[in-house]
Amino acid sequence: MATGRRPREKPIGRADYRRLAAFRHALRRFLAFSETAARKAGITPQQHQALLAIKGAVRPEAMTVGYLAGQLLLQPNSAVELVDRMVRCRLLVRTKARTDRRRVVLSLTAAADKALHSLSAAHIRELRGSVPVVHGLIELLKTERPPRRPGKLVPSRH
Amino acid sequence: MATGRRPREKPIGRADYRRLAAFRHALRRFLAFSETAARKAGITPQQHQALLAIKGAVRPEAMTVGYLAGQLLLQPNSAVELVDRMVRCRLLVRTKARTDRRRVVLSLTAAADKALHSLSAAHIRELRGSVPVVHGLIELLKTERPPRRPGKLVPSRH
DNA sequence: TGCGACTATATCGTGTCACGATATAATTCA
DNA sequence: TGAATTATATCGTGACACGATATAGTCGCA
Repeated sequence: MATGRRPREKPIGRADYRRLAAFRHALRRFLAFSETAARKAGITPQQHQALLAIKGAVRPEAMTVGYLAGQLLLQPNSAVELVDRMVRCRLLVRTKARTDRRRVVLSLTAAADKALHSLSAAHIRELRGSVPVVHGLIELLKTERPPRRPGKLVPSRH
Repeated sequence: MATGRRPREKPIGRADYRRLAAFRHALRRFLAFSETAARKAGITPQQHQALLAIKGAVRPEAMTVGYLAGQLLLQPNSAVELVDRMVRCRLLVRTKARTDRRRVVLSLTAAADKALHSLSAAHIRELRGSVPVVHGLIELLKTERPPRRPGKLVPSRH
């Protein structure tokens, strides 16, 4: 009978490294596609992420700077700066919340809405083309048992 | 009979935006996990990517700066700078190739190998925990037919 | 009602990193 | 051999997220 507990030592072979590397490469490809698409639409990738996070929120009409920071895994001050740039580019409108006037509610301009719509269509097409990659990832995951759960979040650079 | 050709107009509803946003959020979570793990191991995320790209290459012993740039979707000069930093941190060793002395062959130091091993184990665990997310992505992809293939690569910031 | 603790957003200076333009070294081939 | 090509390296620039900190608004409670 196997002792079972604490896999402690998990041998990682060439094939494992290869699969991990291939997965990361696929991720980079997708992110590069997304970045190129966003820039073609005249916005930065971060701005695209922000637009999507707002439009795709459960209550987009209640999106604040702080909540956006949480969605994008940014520090609040970084989200402020991102919103600054987006307001400057006429992508977002800031509105003071009525009930709590510390809060600023964000909403997309018509131009931003249009850009996001076209970007989203392109991304859905791209993702459909990535189905084989996703299956490859599942292959990677299938190589052993599935025992664990995720860890923490929000990295800090310094 | 439906005219079929050219879906041209593809309506994107709230649910689509929500799913796309959720997918991107999951991606950010994974990348944030990866970044935190790398920094805990004392290296930057880019350095981790580079180590994995080298170790996971089909012929790791033949990895050059230019090939690494291709794998990481970086410009060659950016790859040089990344390698500079990694050599400075004792993660990589540069070796002039014998046959073509323009080329520089890269190899991991023992310390880098150890760090990558532990990081890879952590990433495999994390990915196993992400199986539900992957299934969510597949749900997103299933909402319509799968007709297309990917586009171009390597974005330029300017 | 007034004050202190708390929260949301904003400001500022800093560091990292990828980039474009360009330079140098090594190879190939006419 | 010398011109064209390829691989790597150097340098100055710009974008962006960060930490530290400041300001505005809200809430609890005496």
